[in-house]
Amino acid sequence: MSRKTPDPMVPPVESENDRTVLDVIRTANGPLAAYDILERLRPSRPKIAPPTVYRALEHLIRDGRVRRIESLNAYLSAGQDSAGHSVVFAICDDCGRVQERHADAAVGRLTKALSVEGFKPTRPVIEMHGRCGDCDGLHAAGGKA
Amino acid sequence: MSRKTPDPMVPPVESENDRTVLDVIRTANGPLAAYDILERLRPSRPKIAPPTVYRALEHLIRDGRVRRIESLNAYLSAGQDSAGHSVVFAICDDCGRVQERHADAAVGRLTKALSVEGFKPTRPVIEMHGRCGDCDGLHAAGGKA
DNA sequence: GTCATTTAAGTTATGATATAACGTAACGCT
DNA sequence: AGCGTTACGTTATATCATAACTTAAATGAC
Repeated sequence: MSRKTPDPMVPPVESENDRTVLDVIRTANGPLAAYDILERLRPSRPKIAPPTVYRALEHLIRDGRVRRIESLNAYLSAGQDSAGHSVVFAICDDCGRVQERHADAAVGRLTKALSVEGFKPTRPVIEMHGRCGDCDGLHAAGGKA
Repeated sequence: MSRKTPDPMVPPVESENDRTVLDVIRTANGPLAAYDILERLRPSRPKIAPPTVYRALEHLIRDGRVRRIESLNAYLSAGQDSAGHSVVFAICDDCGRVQERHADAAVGRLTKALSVEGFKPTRPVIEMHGRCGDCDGLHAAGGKA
């Protein structure tokens, strides 16, 4: 009853749901927890439930449009040139900002090193916590030296 | 009343609690979730509660005796020669076994690469999912090629 | 000794993250 | 139409983690 009639000439490659969730993630300034996404969708969709969000995240991650940050249990829009690359996240534990960088070389070496023992790598998780330049500049005197 | 009288010549560097939790983790064949640890302690300590386990884990991780695997939300006894090193976990998604390996070189390079942007790395999270040699040997025909 | 301070542990409750299970709707196929 | 597939809504619950308060032990000052 609430299902939208699709345009027969333009089969959707992703659902309304997925697009809405992706919009929320892209609009955010940083990583969002799944329930943050849920909250931001509630105004327009009061009855939305967790599985709806988690399913969208599953699709978006599978398609490389969103990344999950394991050590934050949070989700971030994939970078512009992120597709097909392994990445490392530089996570500022002070302000919460996250930078995504390519890490193909690092992952390549790890993959090679682990492969000699018969292990077959499939999914790297490469994250670095620390302090971003801004925060380190502001707080270095008090917090560190 | 239930407090143990300490031997004055042997001041405990870690609490009874911490030792018990560490024993459980060492006895396990693989990574344990916090509530797995809780369950294994219940027979001997029916009233134990989550914060007790989490506090022990905090101490044990701080002291380098236990490692947390972020992408599994689970805890593993630190390897023999693990102290002071960065490590990578090779996680078999088929059988659940985890191998710890040194990753100082990889972390060194990542640290250097991220540092040039002003970021100050403090805590690497390096994990690799995949399939261990045993599982890959057993299932390669059916599951992969 | 005893009082004050600090640190750790017990205890209760709840917060935060994630998924199982079941039902229904849409769609493509024959 | 009947079937298989996929997605989504809905309810409920599983799983992971910590806040807040209480109790108790250890230490140091006097």
